[in-house]
Amino acid sequence: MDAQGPRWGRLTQRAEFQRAAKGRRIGASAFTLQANARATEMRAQGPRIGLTVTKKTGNSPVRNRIRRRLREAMRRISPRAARADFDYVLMARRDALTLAFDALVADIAAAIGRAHTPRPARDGRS
RNA sequence: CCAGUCGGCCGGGCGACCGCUGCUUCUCAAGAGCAGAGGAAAGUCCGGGCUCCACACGGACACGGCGCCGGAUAACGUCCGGCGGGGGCGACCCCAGGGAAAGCGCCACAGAAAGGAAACCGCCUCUCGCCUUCCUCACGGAAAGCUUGAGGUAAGGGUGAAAGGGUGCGGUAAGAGCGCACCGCGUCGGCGGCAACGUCGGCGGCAUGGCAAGCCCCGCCGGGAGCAAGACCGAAUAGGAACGACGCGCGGCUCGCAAGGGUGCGCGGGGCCUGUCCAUGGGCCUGGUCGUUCGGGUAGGUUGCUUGAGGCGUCCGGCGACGGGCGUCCCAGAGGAAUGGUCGCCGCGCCGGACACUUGUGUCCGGCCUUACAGAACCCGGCUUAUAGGCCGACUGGUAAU
RNA sequence: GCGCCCGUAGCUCAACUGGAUAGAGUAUCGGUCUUCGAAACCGAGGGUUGGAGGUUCGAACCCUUCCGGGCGCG
Repeated sequence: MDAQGPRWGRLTQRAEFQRAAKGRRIGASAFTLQANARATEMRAQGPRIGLTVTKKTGNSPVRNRIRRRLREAMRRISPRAARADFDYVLMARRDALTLAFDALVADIAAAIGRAHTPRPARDGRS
């Protein structure tokens, strides 16, 4: 595949997750996507992604499996589809364990596309 | 074949493509090769290794844990083999199982009495009095009942979880270990056993109720913290130390006739640490301002980090836990945390349908799950808990056939 | 990685440190009162004491283990 292409950066710090949570929020059956632009000095370092799987979702094997499915799905989506100055956070729901993998990839790609509209879709082009 | 007991094991397999982490090869890059979750990785309930800190040796106290005996082990609260008690027809299973004649405490309600015995209803003897019947002419006497007082008794009734050995016979006014037999208990001795204990005999003659997962006593064990331990490298900012200058709570030394100066040399005092004490102690720190220099630590990085009380095979010793010899292998090392994603075939299971046939099983088709419990975080030994389904071995009780 | 605490009616709390029917308030239901409701009064139901096992004659209480929740330190 496009192994030479740009790669997703990763969010690791708690503050980065909290900043992303202040941005747009798109829900889907398997997850909730949060996206927000970074601070100016960190601009244009490529898009970054963070995963959140809470303990409410399930026990450790369940959480691991969800995290791995989401990470593999993100690998299928080119970072070129995202904005280089944005951070994205995927908060998993329990459906992320059972949803068909192709549908999961499509949902995430669609959610990333919707996250770039500046305001919640009041103008008709959802 | 049915029912059951015990022990051990597996807990999906093969393949394709695309990925992740580590190691090796390689001058680098790229590429290639190899490896990559568990029996519980879990809970964190115990025991260790390892690391740092503390401690002169030690003793006592306090606190915590453990508790039949012997063994295994680095150690254990684990395991093995016994003993004792309890359960089961049996294979077998369960037991925190030291001490209650060191002391304190508790034993509600009920009951007379709940712990150095006592005596409610009773039973028995004697006795004051009353009354009835009988004998007698009468005095008086006999028997039965009620009753006063004194005494004996614990068999029976009744309460309770538990009533100061149990059962039986004798004995007695009635009774009682009062006597005897057996059982139980205690004690002494013999024998067997390393021991727990067992067994036999003698003696005692009931003394020693239960609770120590109540306090406690006895014996044994335990210094504290934990890989975010610890080691190395090491920004910014703040703080620290050394040196120099200015300088001082007291004392000392020294210069000076004196005023005063020099010297941080000593001490008091204060603070902190070692659980407390014996205990005196021991260790460390201790004034301010300015200047110069230095090193420690924080963020971050590297390391600790996987070769270990290691796995497998085999032989020997041991009833066994286990130990020893030899051979062979290297078998996850992440770091907000890799071990994955999508498929194909097979296997297992579940659900539905059809057919065959004796309940039930077999065959075929379709669908679901591609499986239960569950994810390494320094490493081992255990314990406990969770676990769909399946396999193997030994044994017990039935049933049938031979 | 350590350490500590708590679980009792739907909810908030008791139960004298082992003693018998686990008790209050509130909520729920029924009745009285009222034209109706509220308040008040009367009555009723509601508990595997988080689960399991053990010690004891007897356990909410003691012990072991599991489950759930909360807190503190690094």
